[in-house]
Amino acid sequence: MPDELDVDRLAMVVEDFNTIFIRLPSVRRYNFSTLSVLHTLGRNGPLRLTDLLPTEQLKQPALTALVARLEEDGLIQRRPDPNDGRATLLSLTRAGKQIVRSRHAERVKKLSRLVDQLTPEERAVLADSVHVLTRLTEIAADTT
Amino acid sequence: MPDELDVDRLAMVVEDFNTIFIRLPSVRRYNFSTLSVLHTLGRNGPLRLTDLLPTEQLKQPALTALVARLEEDGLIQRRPDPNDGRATLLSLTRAGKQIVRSRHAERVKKLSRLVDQLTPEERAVLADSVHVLTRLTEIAADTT
DNA sequence: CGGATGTCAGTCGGACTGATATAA
DNA sequence: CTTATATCAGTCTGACTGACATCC
Repeated sequence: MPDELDVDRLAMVVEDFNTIFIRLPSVRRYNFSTLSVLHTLGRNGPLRLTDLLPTEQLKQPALTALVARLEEDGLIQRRPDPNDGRATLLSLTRAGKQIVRSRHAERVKKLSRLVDQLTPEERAVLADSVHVLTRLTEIAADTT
Repeated sequence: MPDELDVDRLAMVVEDFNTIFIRLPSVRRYNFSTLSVLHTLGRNGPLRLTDLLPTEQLKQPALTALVARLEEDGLIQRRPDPNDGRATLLSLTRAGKQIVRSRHAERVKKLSRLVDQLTPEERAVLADSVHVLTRLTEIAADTT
């Protein structure tokens, strides 16, 4: 039984791993809320404000203000929802997508340097875990 | 070659996984900076303010103020460094440790519910990855 | 009209820059 | 004297609560 999963240790190592994974030099330009909104819009296509609300840890007025700033900076677009006159659809502009991409690229670069120092066996384990982590994220999305 | 590691996809799935992993109900009581300081002190024992500075994304005055608040709330202790009269050593109080522990426990609980829905094979992959992620975090700590 | 979507106004915590006190 | 550690003062970004306009 070498393969009994210890969730406690898993949570702990992910917590520690994240202190490396999350912190990037470019964090200084945009704050946490801003980056989270850009990430969510990048992943989940056009969204109305209300749909964006539950993932971002903000209240509606704060999100309105944040979105206004992002629009002003040319990072997101706001279009009226053709099917619902109350709603506004939010999506990334080219510049907004560029920011999400470049942050992702920074992470890949940083991670590559670390992965290079692993043994082939360790890399293989990591390769397998990509699939499992994907499943885990999907399960979480369905559960919520 | 089913085990070729795609770092790009790894980074992507970790980014998505984190949107679930990071967000907890209790985040509302304490903000991101506060929780990060508590986590770091919990992991890396007593630290002086300057040693805490590089991991937290704050400037010195902001960290001083944050630490003052945390001391007032009884979550951390400040003792003069016996070896250096300029420095102050920061550590968690019992109450501070309790907060770190309970947040960790929330994550474990949340993660357990997800892991329960995996197949035994998938759980085994995750169990193996614990070791690799630990290695990766150690490598990163050494590199920095 | 009742419920949902989004915004406006006022307040306040918390971060930044720049300057400063104290000890090594 | 110079360098490192920590704090003080003043300013400003960005979050919250509560009230409100608009459209289904």
